[in-house]
Amino acid sequence: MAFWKPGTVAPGSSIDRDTVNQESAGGGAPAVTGRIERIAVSERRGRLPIAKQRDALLYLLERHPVVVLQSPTGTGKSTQLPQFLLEAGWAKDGKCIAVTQPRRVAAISVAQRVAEEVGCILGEEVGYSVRFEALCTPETKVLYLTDGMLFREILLDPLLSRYSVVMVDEAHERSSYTDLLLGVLKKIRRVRPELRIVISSATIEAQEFVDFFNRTTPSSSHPNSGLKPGEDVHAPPPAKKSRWDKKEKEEPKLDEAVMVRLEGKAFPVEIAYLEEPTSDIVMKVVETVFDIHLKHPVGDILVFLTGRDEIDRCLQQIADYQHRLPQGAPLIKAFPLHSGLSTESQIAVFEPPSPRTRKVIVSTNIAEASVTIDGIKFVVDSGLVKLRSFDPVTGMDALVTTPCSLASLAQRAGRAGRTSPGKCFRLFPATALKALLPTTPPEITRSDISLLVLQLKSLGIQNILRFDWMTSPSSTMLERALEFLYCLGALDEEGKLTRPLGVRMAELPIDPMMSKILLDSHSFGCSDEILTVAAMTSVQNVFILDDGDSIRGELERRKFTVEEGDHLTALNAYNAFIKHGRKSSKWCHNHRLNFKALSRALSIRTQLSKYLKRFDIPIISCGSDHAKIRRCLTSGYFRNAAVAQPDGTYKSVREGALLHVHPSSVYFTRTPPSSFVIFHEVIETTKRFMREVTAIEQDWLVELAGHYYQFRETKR
DNA sequence: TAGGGTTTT
Repeated sequence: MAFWKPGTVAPGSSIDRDTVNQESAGGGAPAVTGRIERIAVSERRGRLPIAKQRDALLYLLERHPVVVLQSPTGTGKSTQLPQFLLEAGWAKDGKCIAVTQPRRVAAISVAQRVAEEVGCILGEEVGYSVRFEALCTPETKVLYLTDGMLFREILLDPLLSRYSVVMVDEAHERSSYTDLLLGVLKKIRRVRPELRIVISSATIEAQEFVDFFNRTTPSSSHPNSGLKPGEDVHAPPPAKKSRWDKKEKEEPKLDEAVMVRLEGKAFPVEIAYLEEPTSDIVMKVVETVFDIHLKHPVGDILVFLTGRDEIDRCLQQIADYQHRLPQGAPLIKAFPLHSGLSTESQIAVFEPPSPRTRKVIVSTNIAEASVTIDGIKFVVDSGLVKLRSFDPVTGMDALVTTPCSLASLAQRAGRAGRTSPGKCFRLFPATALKALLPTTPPEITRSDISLLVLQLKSLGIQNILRFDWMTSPSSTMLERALEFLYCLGALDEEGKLTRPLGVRMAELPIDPMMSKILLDSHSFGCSDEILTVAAMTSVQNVFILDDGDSIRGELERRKFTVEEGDHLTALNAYNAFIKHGRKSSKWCHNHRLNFKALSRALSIRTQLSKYLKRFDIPIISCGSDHAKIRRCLTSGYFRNAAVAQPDGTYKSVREGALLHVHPSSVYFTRTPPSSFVIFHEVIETTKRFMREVTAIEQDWLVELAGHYYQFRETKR
């Protein structure tokens, strides 16, 4: 989520949840700072909590291969520790210190900040590397990168031999790539004992990382092992014993990984709870917001709700309620914040309010970690979040409103204490806490892991079931991924990568179904078009839905509509963008298209076309013969096939599951030209919705995917 | 018939 262009800092936001001062973090490539600024930098660095522990940290890293930093926000760990390491000589002899971040924006802006403190030009001694954007040289000594980017580098250099230290920052977020990285780093350690690993994690989760590096045998899920016995009021479900647990006893080498606690700089946040649960969360939010507004004179309010619909209703009710305020009372200016907004609407959140006006930001989970807004004094927390989960049996995703974990609640409350003492109003009774999980289940246990499995295979890790996962995906999840990759032709009967298909699929940064389609697309005579379709299906929110004018948006979208379905409609929109709007965000705005998303699709398409060239796959256009594209899509999306029912609903071909067309599909308002369709994915919210739907012929399914349905039959 | 939490290669 980029709210600002790289090279600038968003107004009122901060980079690292650490100390950032606006003047010095501001735009452009930093020049070499003068002597006076250098002194100021060194004083500011010296005041950070981590400065006191500099020598202790360096000593521990000499002695221990793995150091876990348990650190609340505001310690300066992301900016300072890499500098300590640099000063202590860990980047001598051409070696480099890598620091991973789960998000692009963080990798870029922290690198900027550190380059400035070090007094170098960004991209030289200190640099960054994220997809489509890198500013570094082979001589770079401190490199900030996304965790996905470092994982990709392992595919090229399996021992990460150019790095002396790898610091995994924000590890508690447990992104899938962070988890993969941890497993592989532990493996690399055995071959490269001199490699140093630093894991930085928020408070609750830190012990889990120590345990992970100190255990000698892989073990299955320990989702909640971060609690000390005395704190364990929320008993976790018993960890499942995996088959290898029974064979071998754990023998922890206790000095492998050590933990260091760092003091934060956060201000205290007082927490308040409701006495009774509420049945109308939006109304309770509005009441609480106005209660704060009338009782407390200053300070902005951050509200956490679950989704766009709730946020819009909340804003509407705040506007209604505002009319009832006593005359002369200060006003409220409320802003929505979620990922579907246009860039302009997102930036509005950072602007200071007019005098005598209080800012209220009504946000999804995006404000929990991805976006930091300064000046928040009050947090109003619904205690709920929408979490995605993947069902390996049906192959479908669900997006379900769930109570937050305790870690999540703590993180949200902390948003009120960044600049002064704050207060957090949790809109549920305190008694509900004991039913909550300590931490959110890692992403890797809730997602389709086919691509990750493919990439691990490509690293030469043959036995995926015995990989040392920090938290193992369920065996159903693993088995399904293996079975599906076999059906796609990426794995052979022994589970080895096929050549060249499987090897190439592991390299491509797109969904395995789509990568199979792309790699075969020349034989269908439409690789040019499939490149675009693949790029378009890997970006979200191409059609803008915000600003309340949904009818206009709908009318604009219909201008691109193609009868054959959503994939070809996306192709159409992309081609129009290239023709008219590539350099004009105005053209996009007029047609309710997301300029940023389409520009990203362009970058992805360019990247994918480079892969095709390297694989010697010719880029051929099918012209106006769109049936070729639909046939080609069928060859990879065969698992996702459905057939229309007389009542307008669909049944999946594979299991006969009831499916609905998502309202964003062109087939929501018109009937497809044939009764069979393929779709990109199913998301279950209020119903099971098919997204990105394209009409196909039944014969194609038999011709191009007969093997899959036969395979499924014989297994039963 | 009426809807999408967030992130990444």
